Amino acid sequence: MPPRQRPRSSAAAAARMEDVARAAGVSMITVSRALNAPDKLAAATLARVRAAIDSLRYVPNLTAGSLASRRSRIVAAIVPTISNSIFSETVDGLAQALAPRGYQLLLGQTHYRADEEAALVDAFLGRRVDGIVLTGLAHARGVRAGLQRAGVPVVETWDLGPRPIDMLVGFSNAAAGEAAARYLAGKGYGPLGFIGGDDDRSAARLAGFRAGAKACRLGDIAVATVTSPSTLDEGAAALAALMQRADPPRAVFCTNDMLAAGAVFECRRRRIAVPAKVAVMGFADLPIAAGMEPALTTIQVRSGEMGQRVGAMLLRRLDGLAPEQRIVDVGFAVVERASA
Amino acid sequence: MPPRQRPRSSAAAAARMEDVARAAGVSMITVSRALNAPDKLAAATLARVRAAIDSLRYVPNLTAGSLASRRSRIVAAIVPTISNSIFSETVDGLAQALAPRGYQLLLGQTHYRADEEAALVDAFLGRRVDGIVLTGLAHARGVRAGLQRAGVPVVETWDLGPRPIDMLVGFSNAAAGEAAARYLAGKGYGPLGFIGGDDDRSAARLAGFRAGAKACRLGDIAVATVTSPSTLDEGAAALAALMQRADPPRAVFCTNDMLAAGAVFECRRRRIAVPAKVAVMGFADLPIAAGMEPALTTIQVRSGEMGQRVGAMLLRRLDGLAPEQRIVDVGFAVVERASA
DNA sequence: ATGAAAGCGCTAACAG
DNA sequence: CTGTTAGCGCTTTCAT
Repeated sequence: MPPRQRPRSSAAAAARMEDVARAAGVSMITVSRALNAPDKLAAATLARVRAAIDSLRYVPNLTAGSLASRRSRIVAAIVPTISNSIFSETVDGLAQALAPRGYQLLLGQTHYRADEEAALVDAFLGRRVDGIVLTGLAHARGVRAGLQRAGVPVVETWDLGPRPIDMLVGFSNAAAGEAAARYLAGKGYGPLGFIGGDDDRSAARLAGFRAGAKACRLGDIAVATVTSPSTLDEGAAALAALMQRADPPRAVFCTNDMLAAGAVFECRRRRIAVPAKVAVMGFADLPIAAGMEPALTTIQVRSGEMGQRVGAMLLRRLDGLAPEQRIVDVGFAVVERASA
Repeated sequence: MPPRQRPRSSAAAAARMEDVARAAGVSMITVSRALNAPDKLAAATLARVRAAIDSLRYVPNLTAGSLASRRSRIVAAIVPTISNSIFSETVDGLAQALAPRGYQLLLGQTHYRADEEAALVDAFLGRRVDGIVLTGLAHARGVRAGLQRAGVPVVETWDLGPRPIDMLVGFSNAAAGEAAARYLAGKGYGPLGFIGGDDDRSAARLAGFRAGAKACRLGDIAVATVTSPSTLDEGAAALAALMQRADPPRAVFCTNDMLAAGAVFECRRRRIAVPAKVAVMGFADLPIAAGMEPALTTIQVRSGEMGQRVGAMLLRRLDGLAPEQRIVDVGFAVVERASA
């Protein structure tokens, strides 16, 4: 069994740490320290090593480093889809928090499917990522146990619940739905309609919305379910469907501003005045909510900030510190504008 | 120097491949094959190994695998920001193309800064990613050489040029700008205005727009530059600035539909009829373009498809096949709607 | 402040 | 179809 030999004299194999060490007249560990803990070296040594690194164009192999140190400096984020800007802003916030500390982001999309989430979690655990960020609290069976067994720091986001896998940064979707119902009822609107997806967070908002309506003595909710919960088209189609009914709603709560904007645009096409004839309320407070005409009454959740707090929480943990709190409720706020 | 010993009898260290091999009564390489090339094993052996894997809850360490095999199964994507949905759709498309083959996506954001791009490229080269996707053709010095020296497959996107680092999937921003000018001139509009960022792709669109205007014998372009090229607010502010001028433009081309939508909304606030008084043209054909009122005339670029083609191209290369073509022009199209 | 040796956990290469 | 051996390139641990 001849040893696997690197192609001697062939196309100039990339320099390894050993090559740098030899060139600088030091041991490998000194090169390692020059890279990872430069202040532990004498200035002169450091300079010599750096010169060798430059002249050999040495690019340290972080994979080897990760294997030896058992730290990957990679955090995985799993979201339903980044095409929905509420999640892309969370990812952006997370990236912003992690980047200064040299952590990179591995991205996974579930497309709202629990089995895809489970597969991604397995893959990421295999890569020994230093932390995992999950969207929502509903996971396939085994995910929770696998994550806890691995002992990897986990942050769940975008919802609130009593028993997080590890850490949690979110807000109550049920309470947000209820607040929407109470707001619309308070404005004297009724009957009420709902346009949303069928993922667990939308379901929580709907449940809260129903509870709120009931508490305000408003009857049944007219529900229209959409497949992709963040598209103008589906919002428009759903509004059309609701208007078809014998008892069309006087006000509609949409679980995403995009759906709401689509509903408003559809109203305009049908010459239905908003909010005079039909009031429309959104969710998320995306830029379009404030920008469009009429401006959208909506529920504000600070997605970007949520990502940043997730990042900060993770960093604390990765520094070996205990979390200040395992559960953070970032809350939400009803933003009153023109559409409802 | 006593060998580094793993904590015997302590908290049940995670199973390694060796443990699985012993439990199944096979060698490590057989376990490896059960994972990576199951059809090279006898059915009975495979079953035995799988049973051992399950009972030990073995999670293969992909970092070790990457180091040994020199393939990470990770592709890095570097975009200006994923908060701009034109890029998040490209990333989404790329992820969709790569996921079925088990490749994961490492995400980097440059915030439109060449030095951040260079830092990300270095970091990703250090991780020995299997491929790198870049946005645009303007890179910091050294990036091109470093990438070529590393020999990693690279795909540049979102623009067209004669000398890509390696592969390229994009379209001509200059031609798109020129097409916009010709379209507006053809409609009889003039003088012309421009709202856009100051990154190189926006600059290319502006250069093309100017050339087109000149060819149509339209005079100078009124230019308003924005910092974040995909926000309603900045579009609104830029439109306001253009209207302040002694010679306000009769038609405005915006390098992003979000800017254009913001401009249109601002017009509505100012009771400026669109397109009767001012015509507005966008870029990208985001969902909002077709959905809003008036619907936005714009230049369509299929961002998601671009990502998918990038992914396909990369996969071919990673399979060791020669690319069908190194440069792919996905083109663009003027979409006429109501706003211009 | 610097170094020597021993792995980290896996796969490549070839043999049988 | 399965096994043996030798690394992949770095960091850890203790020593000086």
